[in-house]
Amino acid sequence: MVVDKVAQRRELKIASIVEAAWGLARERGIQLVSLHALAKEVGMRQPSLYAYFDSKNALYDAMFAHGNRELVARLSSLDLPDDPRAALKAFMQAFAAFAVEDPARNSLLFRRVIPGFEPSAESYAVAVDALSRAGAVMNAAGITDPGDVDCLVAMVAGLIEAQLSNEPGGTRWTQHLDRMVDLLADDAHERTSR
Amino acid sequence: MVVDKVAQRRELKIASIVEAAWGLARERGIQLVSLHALAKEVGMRQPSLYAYFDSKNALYDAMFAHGNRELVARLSSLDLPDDPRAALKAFMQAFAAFAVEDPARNSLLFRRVIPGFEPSAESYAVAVDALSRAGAVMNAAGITDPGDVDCLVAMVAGLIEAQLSNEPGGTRWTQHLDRMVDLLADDAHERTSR
DNA sequence: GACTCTTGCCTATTACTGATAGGAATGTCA
DNA sequence: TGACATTCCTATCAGTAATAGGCAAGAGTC
Repeated sequence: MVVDKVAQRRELKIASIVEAAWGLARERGIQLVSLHALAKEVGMRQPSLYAYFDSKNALYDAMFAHGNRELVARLSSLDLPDDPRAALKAFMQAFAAFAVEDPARNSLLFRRVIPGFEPSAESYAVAVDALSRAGAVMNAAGITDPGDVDCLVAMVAGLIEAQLSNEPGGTRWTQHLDRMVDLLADDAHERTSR
Repeated sequence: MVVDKVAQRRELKIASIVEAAWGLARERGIQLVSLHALAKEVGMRQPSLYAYFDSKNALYDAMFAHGNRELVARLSSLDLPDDPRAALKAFMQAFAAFAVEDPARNSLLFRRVIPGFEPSAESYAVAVDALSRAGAVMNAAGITDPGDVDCLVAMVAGLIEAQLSNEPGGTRWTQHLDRMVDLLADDAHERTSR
């Protein structure tokens, strides 16, 4: 493993480029990240970036994976309450807060705004990891029917979308989240106990 | 009004260009509509389009208004049942069907995928017209609290998003829509009657 | 220490994007 | 017929992602 010294330096370089790319994305929007601006940011010329990424979509893929690793880390570090319903609420609040706090990241991870971009299998696996955690918390709270899961996911996604497109300081979306969890969990409980 | 003959011909030309632009958008996605391809489609060179639209965003604005007029027409032509709850369900079903049947149109009208594009005041007014109809139907069904309205809108938007990003033939999203209307309307009724 | 040889970055160039400048032709109206 | 506005053109520019090919610095081997 002596050869890895050069490989490791390369990995660090790639990480710093992805970091700079996220900085640009936060400044000007994820769609407006240009390789020229990114190269300037990291002290290179635009074509030199192709030594690290085969295409612009490959850069987006690295950013996608990076963002999803952040999400997994955030969800893993949660200290959820014992009550399953309360845990689900806290989990969804954390998820929504993660999405709302960085619109550029939200666009790349959860909306499909880059025309040709499809995450690679490896990057997609990281995203699936995050989503499976959400599934576990929902199941624990009694939301097991696939239709119910879909509904709750749609509800949360819709609220996040609304929060991001509305003027700041709008409706109390954190309360809405809790209400939606209650509505669906109550309904699911009622249906299964009958 | 004799001078209008030329103006009317111009309006027809603009309409045909917008029509062709929507055709391209359906083929390759709303973000990938290029003025060069559009000009070729209508038998012009790319710079000639600037005789009709000041910028590409002006073209998007005309497309936005056109799409919203389609939406208003669709919603106006609905023959809703008398029962307010059933009417709300039918209305939401029609709205969702409109959104799902044309992903490109959905992207321009309801998602924000064109970086610099903000609809003009006139075009926005058409969109507000459509949304106000939705508000009226919701109010009639007993969903009057602004928070409830926001929640229902978020639910429907989330389901549309899920339907569009999922593999075709997935979950029964039309049933989900009815269930969400019931859930929220029942809850609203329960709260106001107590 | 001199030899390859890979890696990292460069300049130059291509095709395509939206946008502007300016000219030629067409048709309208006084 | 003459003035004018409309319509479309060619030519051009700056910015985008992407490719080709070259140059130099560092690593490993003899």
